Amino acid sequence: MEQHLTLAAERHSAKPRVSTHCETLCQSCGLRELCLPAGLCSQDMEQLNNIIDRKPPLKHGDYLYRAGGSLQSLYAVRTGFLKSCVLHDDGREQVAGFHMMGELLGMDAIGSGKHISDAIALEDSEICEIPFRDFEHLSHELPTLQRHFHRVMSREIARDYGVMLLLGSMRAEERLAAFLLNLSQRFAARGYSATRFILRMTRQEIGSYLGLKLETVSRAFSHFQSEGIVAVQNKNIEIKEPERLRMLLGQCAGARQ
Amino acid sequence: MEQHLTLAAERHSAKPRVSTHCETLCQSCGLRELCLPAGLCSQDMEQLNNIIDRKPPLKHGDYLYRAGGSLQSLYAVRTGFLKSCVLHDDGREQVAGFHMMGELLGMDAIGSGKHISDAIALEDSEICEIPFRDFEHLSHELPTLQRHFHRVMSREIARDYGVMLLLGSMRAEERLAAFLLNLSQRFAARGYSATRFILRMTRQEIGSYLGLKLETVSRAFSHFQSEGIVAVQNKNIEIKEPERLRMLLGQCAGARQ
DNA sequence: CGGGGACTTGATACTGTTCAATTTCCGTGG
DNA sequence: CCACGGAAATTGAACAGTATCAAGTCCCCG
Repeated sequence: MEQHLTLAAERHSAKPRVSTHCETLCQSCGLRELCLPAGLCSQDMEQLNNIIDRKPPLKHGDYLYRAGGSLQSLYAVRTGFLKSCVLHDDGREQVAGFHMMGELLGMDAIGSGKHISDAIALEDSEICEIPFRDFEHLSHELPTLQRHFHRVMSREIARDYGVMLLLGSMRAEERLAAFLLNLSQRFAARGYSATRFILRMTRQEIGSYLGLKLETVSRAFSHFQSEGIVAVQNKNIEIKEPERLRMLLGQCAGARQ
Repeated sequence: MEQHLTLAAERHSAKPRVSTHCETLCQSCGLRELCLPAGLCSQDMEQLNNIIDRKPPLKHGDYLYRAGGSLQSLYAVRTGFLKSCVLHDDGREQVAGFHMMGELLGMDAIGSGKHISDAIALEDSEICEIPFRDFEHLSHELPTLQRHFHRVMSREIARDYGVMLLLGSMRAEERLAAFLLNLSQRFAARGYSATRFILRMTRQEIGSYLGLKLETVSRAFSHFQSEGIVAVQNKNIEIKEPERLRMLLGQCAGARQ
């Protein structure tokens, strides 16, 4: 396997790379149908593969990019987990999203040429770096890639609208329910359990994302647990009654607007 | 002028249109440097102009599109003012954005093929409709347009991050200050006064956008007025001390996170 | 001129924050 | 391997900021 990968890299790459860290081709990547290559034929996928740079893994706490840094590349998460944060002048930070395998980061910078958010690894993470200029050229040659890229950006906009709905009109426990269900879906889409998973982020980071204080998040977890809806043991989550989580969203006895 | 426009339309349009409503070419549109045509040479702009459909104006309250409706076109605001809203199952609505001249709507639908938000006119508005399939083909032929389109989508993502910051970590008066400053900038960028403008939306809609109740918005306005920061007379706003509004954002005595 | 929606303002209630004290977890070094 | 120390998480009590409810005014449209 490793041999095959090395051969392929040497065959196709303009600048043959030394494969010090685990290297995977788009063609053989388990995430290809979730990630950028979705829908590409094998030749096109090979072309995309050739512009991608697979960097040594990020360690927990490492920055993938920083707010203010200029746009060099887009980044696809191959393994691991990251957060992106927007910073306020006065130091307050807002987590704008959590990112898992198959998701694309860095699109915030295309507009101005500079990132407006930090991207930070929440655990050791492997990243596929996609130099933006190369990507622009390639996507111009591959309409399928182009179209898919538009869909990915649009989905990010749609996701953001969902977060606004959450932040603007849900109460604390609804927010946490929505958050857990969202994670659950995304894990399921990647072939992991929809009901048991590990939170890679702290209560503080969850709180920042949900517009709540960490204590409030903790209390909401405790309440869900006491109701038997989820089993929480620190970062280990088991959703015991997904239906009741969904109900918390749907009905919302105390609707606010 | 009108004569020139009609001639141009007949020369270039595959299906010559009857010009019942005010028609403007991208080439002669005052918004061309803010809107999609930004950066295009005149021939390219003409090509873009030719795929654009200028519909009869929307009336106050009309829907431009509805959540669930399938993606047909993107829409550029030529005159007027619109809001987009995300709806919750239980009827709660969250205003996700306000849109003024030169801004592009409908990008939420590219990902799934269906709109996830409603777009509703807050006053009579003229819209340039850009059939999405035609636009995809044209942008493939015009790399400048392509690149600009990416920038526009990215800016929408960046804007959304800003809204998350607002909803997730600002208190009521900060939110209103941020909102007023944002409107002020956008009016200024369009050649209008940065300090005097008319709010096209109700207190309720402002509140929904800011994650507040209309009463809270009203109280915040009253407070700003009593401080002499802004003069409010119903929908008429005059920002008297922009610096103090900016300070409300920057320092934030009662910083929350 | 009349009517209804939009807005303002006040009093009260409640959700979530703040502050503080423990407890638990986890990585580090002995 | 275990003990230690610091960060993360839980829990409680008091407080603050908004929401809610309610009354009344203003403004605009017909």
